[in-house]
Amino acid sequence: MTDTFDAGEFTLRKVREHVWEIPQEGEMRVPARILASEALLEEISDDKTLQQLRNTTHLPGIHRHALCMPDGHQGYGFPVGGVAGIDAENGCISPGAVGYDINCGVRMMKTDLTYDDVRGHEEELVEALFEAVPSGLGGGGIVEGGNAVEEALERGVDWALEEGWAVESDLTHCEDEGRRPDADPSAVSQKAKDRGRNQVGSLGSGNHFLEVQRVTDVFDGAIGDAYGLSEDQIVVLIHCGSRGLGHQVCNDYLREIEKTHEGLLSQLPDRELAAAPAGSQLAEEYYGAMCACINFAWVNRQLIMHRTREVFADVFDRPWEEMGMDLLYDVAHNIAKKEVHEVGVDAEGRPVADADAVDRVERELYVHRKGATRAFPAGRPEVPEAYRDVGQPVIIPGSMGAGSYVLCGGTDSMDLTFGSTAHGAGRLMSRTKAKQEYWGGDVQDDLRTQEVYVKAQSGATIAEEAPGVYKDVDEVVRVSDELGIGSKVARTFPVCNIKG
DNA sequence: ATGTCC
Repeated sequence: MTDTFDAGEFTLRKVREHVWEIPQEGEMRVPARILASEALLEEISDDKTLQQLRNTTHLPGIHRHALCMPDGHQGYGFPVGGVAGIDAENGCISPGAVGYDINCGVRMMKTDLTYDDVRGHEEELVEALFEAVPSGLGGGGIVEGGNAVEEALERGVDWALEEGWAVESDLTHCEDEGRRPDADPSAVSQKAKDRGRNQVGSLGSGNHFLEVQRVTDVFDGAIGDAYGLSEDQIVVLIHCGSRGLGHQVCNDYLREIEKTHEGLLSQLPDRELAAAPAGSQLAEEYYGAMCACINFAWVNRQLIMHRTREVFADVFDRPWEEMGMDLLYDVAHNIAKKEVHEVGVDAEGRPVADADAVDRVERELYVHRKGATRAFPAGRPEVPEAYRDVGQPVIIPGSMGAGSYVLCGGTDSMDLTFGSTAHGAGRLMSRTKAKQEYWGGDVQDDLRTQEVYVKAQSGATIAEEAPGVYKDVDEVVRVSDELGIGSKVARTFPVCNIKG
């Protein structure tokens, strides 16, 4: 009768198309849900993703259900692609459910150029971008010295604007206008600040990149117009985070929380889920430090974007102000944020699964999104004014061989996913496996036959990021679109890509 | 992801 999916240790119950549930049992406080097609489930069930998702339901104060997005895979304690809405008054906050790379995210900058304008300049452009934008492991940033780190942590893109690295419209087209007011730089250790010292304005390594792309398809003309996207247009995608600084902050607080909140930790099935109880000093400090890292990462992407404008001005021999180089949007996909959501509660007002709720109330939650993107629909006050009538842009990077998507926050995201959707294609194989399967130079040559120009600090990075190591981004986006959590607006394909 | 192990 009931549709099920056999995922080894787990038998998933089909709630409806693309919605699968691990029923609540034992110490689980709520059920867990995976949003995926059967094809994507086959890939998810190979690793520890489902165990980690179930473990998440043990966190005190978790509301409704723990969620895994269609691109989910195993992470540190909590799946990449995981979403958990946890009570901000009676629950907890968990650094492992935010991720090591705090405010890892993506921004897209538009241009007025078309693909024809760029044809023949790809080699020059990729070389110039590679030269101008610091990348790779370790040091070297666009801005070094002074108190750039402290300013970035405290004031975010406001500081970049003051320093001439931004224009006003960059702020109005960034989440929170590029500044988290809850940031507390004093909660960031000296060691973390020192690691960030020479990384302000740097891409980093791994899956981080800067890509010049062309828009190949616009699926929704009206929203495409609202976003200013059209076919053959050149856009720039920047994917990076808070570098060693955010990594250090995550590590610092995991260790502190493990020491201080041993009692809570002993109730959890995995040490990697270590969490600070809401209202505790460490919860406040971690939240303040994390918000400061969010500001740092926004400044990081802002500086890289502004430097890209200067490179385009140089290569195309025109002032960048005349090339329509405006920020479309910047999305954070590793973050925990206080947001108000409608949730079900029992007779005592405690969090419960929807099926057991006797009332629905608005609560302030720490919405943990790790490898998941906020996807708020039209009307939410957090959506910038420019997009409030249509819904926020959601940027989903795919791979160098498949391209990327722009979606629009879907009307069903508030009901289904605490206003969230996927963040990328999701890895299919480990970095180690990728280096056995591919050689960087060959991948580069293959991509060149598709008119994609790639340049990296290390050939190993190209191998690790070969198109074949990623899931089918079309399938991930199809599921998001059909669920109504993030709807297809446009698709892009790479022209030039630089990476660490 | 990450001064790819303090």
